Amino acid sequence: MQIQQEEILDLLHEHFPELAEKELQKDIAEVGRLMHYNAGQTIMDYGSYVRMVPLITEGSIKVTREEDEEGKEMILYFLGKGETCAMSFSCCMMDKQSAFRTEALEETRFIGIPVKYMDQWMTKYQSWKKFIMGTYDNKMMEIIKVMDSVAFEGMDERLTKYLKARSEAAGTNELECTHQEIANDLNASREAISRLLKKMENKGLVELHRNRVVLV
DNA sequence: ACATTAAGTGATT
DNA sequence: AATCACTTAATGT
Repeated sequence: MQIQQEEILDLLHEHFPELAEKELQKDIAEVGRLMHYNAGQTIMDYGSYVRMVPLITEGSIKVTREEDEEGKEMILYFLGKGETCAMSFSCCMMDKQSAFRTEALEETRFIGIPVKYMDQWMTKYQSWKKFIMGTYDNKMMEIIKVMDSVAFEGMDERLTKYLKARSEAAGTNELECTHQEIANDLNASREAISRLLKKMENKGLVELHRNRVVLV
């Protein structure tokens, strides 16, 4: 137990320097649980109850919202280390079933904070409140950007933004994913994505391999 | 070597 | 831009 608390403190210092209050750090170390997911694993699914808020320390996560009819999803945003899931707050604060699905894109680790502490920490710790509010603001803007690009932009721009956002979250230019997966995320056909990627490759913007796209 | 799955291509609507 | 029908290429067994 003691060892795990030390580890959490180290992770906090490394990835969440803005959570500077000593007391807060102590609390997190005390109640936080180290979680681990493999690539492709679903962390939270539609309809499940959120019991933890994640502080991501390694890897990246994709957050999608269910869309009408069969299988159509809409990407909301990606999350990487040093971030947390804004949607998980509203879900857990309202004690609502999740309307979102989160999936680990690669091997992912985070510190899980049980939801019951959210409330008290908001009033008790200034840095926690700032952190949560800042996250809200960020992700809200990102969602609006996604909506704009769906409404006003062509597939090519959307693809470019998708790749950029995803690589930013992952902290690497090498994305492990198939054209089919990208197509699903953008609600496009696999062929369309393949062709656009090919064009980008010819322009020297990306490198294509099986199950891998490298941004240049 | 063979089967499976990912990716590329052209034609059609 | 979607869908179809097919080819080509990479990868696992």
